[in-house]
Amino acid sequence: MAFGKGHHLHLIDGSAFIFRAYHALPPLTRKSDGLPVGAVSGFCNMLLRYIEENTGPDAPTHAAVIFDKGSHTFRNDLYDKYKGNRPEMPEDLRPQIPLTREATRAFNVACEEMEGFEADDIIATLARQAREAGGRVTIISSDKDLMQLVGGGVEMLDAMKNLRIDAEGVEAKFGVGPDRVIDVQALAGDSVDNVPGAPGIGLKTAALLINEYGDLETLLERAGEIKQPKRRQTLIDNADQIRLSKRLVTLDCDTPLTFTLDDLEVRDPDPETLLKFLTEMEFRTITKRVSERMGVAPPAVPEPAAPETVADDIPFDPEAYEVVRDAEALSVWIDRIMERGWVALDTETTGLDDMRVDLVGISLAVELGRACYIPLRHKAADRDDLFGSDALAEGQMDPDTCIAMLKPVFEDPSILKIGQNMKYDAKVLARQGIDVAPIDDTMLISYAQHAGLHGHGMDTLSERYLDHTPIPIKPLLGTGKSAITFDRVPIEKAAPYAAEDADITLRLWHSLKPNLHRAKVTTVYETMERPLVPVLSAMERAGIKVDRDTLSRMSAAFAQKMAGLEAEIHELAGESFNVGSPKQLGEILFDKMGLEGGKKGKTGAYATGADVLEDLATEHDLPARVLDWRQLSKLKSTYTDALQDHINPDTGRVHTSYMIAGAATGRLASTDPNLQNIPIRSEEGRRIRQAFVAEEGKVLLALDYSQIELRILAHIAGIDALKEAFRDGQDIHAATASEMFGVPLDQMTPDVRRQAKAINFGVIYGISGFGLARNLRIPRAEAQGFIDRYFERFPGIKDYMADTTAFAKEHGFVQTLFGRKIHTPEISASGPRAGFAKRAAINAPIQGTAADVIRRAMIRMPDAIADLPATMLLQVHDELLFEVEEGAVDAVTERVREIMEGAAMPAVDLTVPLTVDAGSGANWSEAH
DNA sequence: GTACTCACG
DNA sequence: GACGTACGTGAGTACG
Repeated sequence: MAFGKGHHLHLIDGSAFIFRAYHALPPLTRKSDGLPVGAVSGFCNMLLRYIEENTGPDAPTHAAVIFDKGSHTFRNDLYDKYKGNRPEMPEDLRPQIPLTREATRAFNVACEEMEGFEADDIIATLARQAREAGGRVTIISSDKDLMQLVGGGVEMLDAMKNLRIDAEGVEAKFGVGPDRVIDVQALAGDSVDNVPGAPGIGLKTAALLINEYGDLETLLERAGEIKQPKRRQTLIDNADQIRLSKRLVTLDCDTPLTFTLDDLEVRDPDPETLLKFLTEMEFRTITKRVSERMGVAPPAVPEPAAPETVADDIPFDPEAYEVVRDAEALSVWIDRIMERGWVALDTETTGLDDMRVDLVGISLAVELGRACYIPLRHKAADRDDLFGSDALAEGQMDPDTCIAMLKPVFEDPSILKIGQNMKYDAKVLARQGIDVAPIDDTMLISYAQHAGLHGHGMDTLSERYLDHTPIPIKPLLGTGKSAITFDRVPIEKAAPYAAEDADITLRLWHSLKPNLHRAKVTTVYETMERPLVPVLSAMERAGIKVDRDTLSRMSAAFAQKMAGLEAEIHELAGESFNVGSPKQLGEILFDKMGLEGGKKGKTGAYATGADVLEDLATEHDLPARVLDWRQLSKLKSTYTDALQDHINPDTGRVHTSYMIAGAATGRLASTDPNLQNIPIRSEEGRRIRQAFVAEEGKVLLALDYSQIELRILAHIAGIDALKEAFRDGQDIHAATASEMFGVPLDQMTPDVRRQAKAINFGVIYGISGFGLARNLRIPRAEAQGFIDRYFERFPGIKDYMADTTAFAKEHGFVQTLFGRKIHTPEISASGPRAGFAKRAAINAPIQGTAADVIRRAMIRMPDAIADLPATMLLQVHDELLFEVEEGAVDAVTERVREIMEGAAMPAVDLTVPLTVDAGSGANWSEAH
């Protein structure tokens, strides 16, 4: 039967439901995967309550939930600022929007939306159609914009206040009847939707005027008759704007609909469909309510064994930790993991070098406060032998059995493995043949939210977010020479420590993971932190071949040269002293020899840095010799000697470790050894790179971004001159010099170019006259002159600096183009610290965006080169180093370049091209 | 453990 | 008007 007399249509404003649900509820997440579902849950509750309350004689015959779709409507064409000041949708709400549509359908309620139309217009059209057909309409919403529709059988219902609004109710709110509501709205405007209206006229005055003159057109025609001069003038001056406002607030009753009223007939929900949806959402309470109502047995929603309380309600209790000593006990834990879908894990090892250590034990946690430790290779306590026995302690699980049992769990794609600094555990487990995935990492979850605020180690996070000091490891291992490895710690002492680490990790995950959405860094974490773990793990495990002979020959040569220099220096000084002691050197230079320019630092010692010695070197031989000696000393101790100690005896290669959460800007940091600071600037040091070699039949291939930070600056600050120079492939420093000093490119001198280069770099660092002057060794006033001229020629730079520091002051952080946040807590400090913080804030978005770009490239790289005989070995901030089979260099270069140059896309479309230079050779020196 | 120096981007 | 300043890192050495 077609919709008509006696029928009753309910129209529910879906968006209003969603926002109410979102703001009314605390941020709930789905237990199994952390998906935010608070708004969906509230939405379902509201829908359920609506259905429960609308039974009986007055029940609707037809009903629909109407949603907005698309952000651009005809109103934006009329007025581009319409709804222009509306804040962005919260990041944790966005993924819930499609789920509310699903929920509506699951309840078997018609769910309608149309691209490019606001829900209000669809509601208006349906209300008109229903009224014309002779039926009744109830609009479930409290949105005042819909009040113009009331009357003639149309009412509104504020579901929250359970308040029916008829024509009288509208008059109470607007001071006029429903037919004049749009006139009043046109005059009063609306700050929420950014409808301008008449300045200075609010709801009260608008109603007064409309009541006096009858309607808006009459009022505007007779505006000259208004007594109050200011009001009169406003109406005359803003007549066009008021008419525009009226068109904006008038709902469109003629939206072309793709469905009819008859499609909206009320249907009973299908218990199976509805309960399936609710179960999937893991809404226990609603599921129960619905099953009771429908007289169906409630389906089993995976019930977490842990009570649904927050982490800090559960005390830390070592008694609740279990030692797993056999397969039977472990299988109980595995069942728990499979049931729950996640596990926090931690590995205990004999040391800190994940490429060399032995696995001693594994701890697991599935519920807050409960954890276990599985000892595998603890050594027996020893009775006779002072040096300890090599026999294994009693009561441990057979390592092979344990690994065999855990492997399917740790590799199960449906089970989430949670760790603190998972790269370490993943590497240790990889050496046991386990490829851990998928993972979450509490260190990285913290880093994505709080870079720049504090460290992200377990102790820091536990103190900060759990208010708990973890059991320290020092008392177990001892210190100094008498320190023991973890396998020598008795199991009874090791277990509480180890199990607690897994427990803490799980608690941290509970506390921190849901906040990713709130901090709007979910995408940062998901696309630039978490996926980097397996990539870096593979690079670190690959390592790079370092030729020991080359290094030791260089060490010997350096030692010989240093001995010669040392003798010369002592001769010049007239006495023997420790050249490596800045304190002794300072006393020799400034006290004994009486040289000028001795400046004492805060500790009262003379400064003897390279800059000081360079100044002195123009007049004296001794400081010049010391500079030479220092360079050799540095190269020998830090590189040619130390690097040899890092060659892994098993692989013959050097395996650095990358800290993902070390640098606040998003850069990686390389440690043990640091392979990001291998010399290149000096000829002497550069030769150290000859020791980094490719395997037989392979070559090293280096690709680096050209001027990436300057390009990003040109994009962010919108410097057209720089952008053009980059697009034309010009020498950017020469182009800058030309622009600044008016020197044509063909007459450019190296010195002018050098100065421009220094300024370009200075700008990236938050330039100061003092810093530039020192760098260029020119008077400070001259340096300041350069900077002034630079700002004059590229005014966008100054704006960028001012905007960035203002943003940092307001928000306490700055952001990269990809959304990475870098906190700047010192930005409002006073004194010199404020200067530091300001320059760091200026630099961070640039350095951080560049770091994001190469991270994105690295994450895509394994898939991109999977079919090529190439391995990614190292990252040095703007460079990637590969080991490639000789014949494949060109193919790999082409593929890698494509990935690197396109790494910003599709998230960010830079207005400056990124270009990559490539080189290859038998060693790292040749590859450059 | 801290300060200084110096290697890199 | 004085003060102190380039941004981001890690490692080795001296010294208290």
